[in-house]
Amino acid sequence: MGLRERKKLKTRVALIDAALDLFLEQGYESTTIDQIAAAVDVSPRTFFRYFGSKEDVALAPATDAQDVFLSELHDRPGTESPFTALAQAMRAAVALLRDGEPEDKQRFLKARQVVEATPTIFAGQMRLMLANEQRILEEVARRRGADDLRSQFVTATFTSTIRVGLENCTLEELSDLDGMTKRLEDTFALVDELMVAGWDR
Amino acid sequence: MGLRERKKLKTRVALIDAALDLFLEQGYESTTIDQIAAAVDVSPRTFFRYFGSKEDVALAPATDAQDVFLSELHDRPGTESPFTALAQAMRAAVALLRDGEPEDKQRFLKARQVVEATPTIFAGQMRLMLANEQRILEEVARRRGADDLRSQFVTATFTSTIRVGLENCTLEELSDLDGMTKRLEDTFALVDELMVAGWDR
DNA sequence: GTAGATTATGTCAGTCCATGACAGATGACA
DNA sequence: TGTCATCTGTCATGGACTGACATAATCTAC
Repeated sequence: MGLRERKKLKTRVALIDAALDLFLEQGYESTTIDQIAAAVDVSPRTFFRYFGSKEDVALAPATDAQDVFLSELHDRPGTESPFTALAQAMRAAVALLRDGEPEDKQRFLKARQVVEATPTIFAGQMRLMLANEQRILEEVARRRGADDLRSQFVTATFTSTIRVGLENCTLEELSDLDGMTKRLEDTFALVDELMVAGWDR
Repeated sequence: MGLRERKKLKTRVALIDAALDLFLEQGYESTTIDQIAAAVDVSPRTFFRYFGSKEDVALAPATDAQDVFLSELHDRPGTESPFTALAQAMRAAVALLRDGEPEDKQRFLKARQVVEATPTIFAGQMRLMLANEQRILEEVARRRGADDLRSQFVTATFTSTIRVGLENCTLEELSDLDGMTKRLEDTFALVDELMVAGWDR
């Protein structure tokens, strides 16, 4: 990896960190692009060369996490039922974050705080999840061998499950990964309890 | 109702209609507030006294529809199980639109076209649905006598069901209310098939 | 119906997000 | 080292949105 590429990655991370800190400190709305750029010593124009919008920088960690999830999903064995594969991929993605660089974990949790505290960003996260859902649907349809209403329902149920699990973390003010994992498991268990056997086949 | 109030209502509707027509004709992004305001012969500043943002005017019909739905939900008998009440309220809301003023129906369908054609607005609709979900959750919790994870899950499942149903309308290019109703019924039937008996109690 | 209180509207100035164009700086590579 | 590709800063611009204040319309009481 050349110097240029390393510098770019460094700038990107610096922008995210500076932005998240400012958002947490003084709120998302009252933080300007100029402030973020100044904190990293780049021009405001450069900010927009790294992120398409102010919202994007706040959602960058979530976006990266989704990519990890999708990658894990593709690695799941084909024998697993669709929802099992989704749940396992989720567990794997969380585990990767838990055992990874502390800074990455820190950044991810900070980003979650910002998302929770800012309705605009929260809506943006939904937009992300929906865009992702399209790609998840492909995988579910592949495993079920049918791109129909039922595949859509399985996919939507997974999205809902994650959403409900994360919302509960917010309610209980859980900001650590272990707490998040527990809530997710509770919700997965509820799905198991309320769905008929083989519902996702 | 006084003259002042009537005039305000008229301006509001005129702004929505003008905006939707412009959005459909030349796209949401390339339509400016100035154009919308000019079409109704008001100042751009006045536009923002009626709608908080450009997005809001596109989502106004959806917002109104949600209010109708919530009102119907509160009128459902307490004997119905939570999900049944939700589904029935949805049917009632659609019926009201079908049997109501043709202009209202027209406006609603136009707004749906705009929502479907514009990713930004689509995300905004998700934001709306989530805000609404909070109020739906209250009703579900009341009926179940418990504000717990399961109530959240029932609520989230309903939201997902509606979302999947509407997405299918888009895919099949159904833009009439009857087609929409059919898709929704299909999805409700699927829920009935995949959930264990009494799942929403 | 007229005076005075309320409320809606228009005008103006300003902030901020976002983008295109171009020039200068910096790393890549022969 | 020189040339090329790419990154960055500067400048100018457009469009969303907001606050402040003046004007005009409606409402209310007499």
